[in-house]
Amino acid sequence: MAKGLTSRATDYSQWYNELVIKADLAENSAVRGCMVIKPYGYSIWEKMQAALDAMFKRTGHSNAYFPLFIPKSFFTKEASHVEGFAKECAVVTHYRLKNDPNGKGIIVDETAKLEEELIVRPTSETIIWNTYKGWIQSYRDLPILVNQWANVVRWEMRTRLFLRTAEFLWQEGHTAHATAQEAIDETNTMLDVYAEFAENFMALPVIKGRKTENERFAGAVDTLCIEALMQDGKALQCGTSHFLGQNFAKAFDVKFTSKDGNLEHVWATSWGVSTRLVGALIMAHSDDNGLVLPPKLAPLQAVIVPIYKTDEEYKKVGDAARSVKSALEAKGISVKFDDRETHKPGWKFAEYELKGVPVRIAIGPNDVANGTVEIARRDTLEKKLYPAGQAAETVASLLDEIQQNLYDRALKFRQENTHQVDSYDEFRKIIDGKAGFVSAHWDGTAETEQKIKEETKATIRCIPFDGEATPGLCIYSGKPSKERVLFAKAY
RNA sequence: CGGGGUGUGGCGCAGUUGGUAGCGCGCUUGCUUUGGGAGCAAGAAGCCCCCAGUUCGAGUCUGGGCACCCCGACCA
Repeated sequence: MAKGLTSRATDYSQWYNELVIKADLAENSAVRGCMVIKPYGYSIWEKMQAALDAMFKRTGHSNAYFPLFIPKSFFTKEASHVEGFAKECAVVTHYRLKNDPNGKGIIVDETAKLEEELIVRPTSETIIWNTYKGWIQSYRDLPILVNQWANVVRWEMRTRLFLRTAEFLWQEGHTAHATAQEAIDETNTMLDVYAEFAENFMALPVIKGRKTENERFAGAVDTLCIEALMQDGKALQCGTSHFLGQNFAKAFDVKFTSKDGNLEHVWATSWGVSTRLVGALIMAHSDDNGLVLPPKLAPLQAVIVPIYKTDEEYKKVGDAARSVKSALEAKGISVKFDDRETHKPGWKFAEYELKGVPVRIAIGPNDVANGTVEIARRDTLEKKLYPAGQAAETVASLLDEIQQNLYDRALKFRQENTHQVDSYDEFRKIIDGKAGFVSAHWDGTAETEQKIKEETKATIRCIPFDGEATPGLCIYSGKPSKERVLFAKAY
């Protein structure tokens, strides 16, 4: 176990909190609820951004940028949207400071009060639809397929690094379409993009599904999501894609003239993922030794640690290390030769394990003599000797293997922790125990969902797309149900 | 916003009946080390969260603030 890291079994939540700090991903800032994302953590986010951004572009989207501030009045235009966000908005009321006449530092200049307060965006639907009104007149102006990489602020009661911070980074796609079907297709396409990203890059199996009315995004007609299971048996929503219908077009009066000359409201979608994904990545794969990162998102895929006593040994070991390094780089592997003399090999081993570097290569005098290198993989902690000449191919295939293994491991875990139940007793037994996903029949009412939440803390994560559509009886009310839904305790 | 907890070198903590602050890690320097978080030696580093009060004297007692953390409610 890594030095001073609480084990997952002892206290999962504490393990997570400590790991984020110890692995140097982020730290709490001087501002309540807001984190500083440190370089190592930010480079994971950059990897995520790069992969997602390429996928957005491939599906026809372009990036743009809208203001951080939104006039307060914009929020009143879509009723359920206001209701959803009103309680967690930061509000700007003044635009100037002045010296305190009593000499006690600096105070807000009351004469510089804004005519209309500005809301720090909790999400950008309103400012964007206000803008789109000017962009759209004809069906020829559609579709608009825009994404924005931005920060948003939601004044959360309680925060946790990456999982829930008052300010967070995300991307939000906002599209406008001529027909409902086209918008619905877009909603589905982007959900698929998210699922593909989670599975291929994060090595995180996800369940695609639809939110119930209770859990739906404020202002959406339909909310689709991907849900993943963390190692403690709790679910984490990893991305959402909303079909907004004509709600925002109506609220902001965005109409277009169709091919046949009719004036119609535009159809909309919005979709987003946030820095919360970094939290998901940590919780899904990491262990009591520290982070375990999937090779496709690891800032550093391999590290070479030299071992030597004398200068003469260092020269030979260093030459061998540099030649392995260039062989790896030739294969497009990101690799660092850590020749710092300020830390010993054992220290480096532990450090890179804590930071989740997928592959570690150790080269010492024995290796130089035998023409070998020692290659260790982070996911299984297995170490083996390989001929130095094969280092590059070995690492390349090992990275693929690790990526796959992490996915397989997470999938196996999810399968073992997904239970189908037909009674409320069984349901409670699982939810109160190791938790996980529970597939059960539900009568489709918000009241039942609410009651179950109050009694067990479990919520309906989604109505899965690939669930069995066989009818049954609601585990709570005994009323008829047309399909099973997925329950879990959630983050 | 309710309940609980904590504020002491950079970090983690100890500090007894009130007497002027200590331990571990880290840091600096030197020597020995280097295949799983090295050893020894010598150093540097403190507004004991803030403000009042009690007292000859407060890290310690009293009152009032503030901040952060954890558990709920709220939420991506």
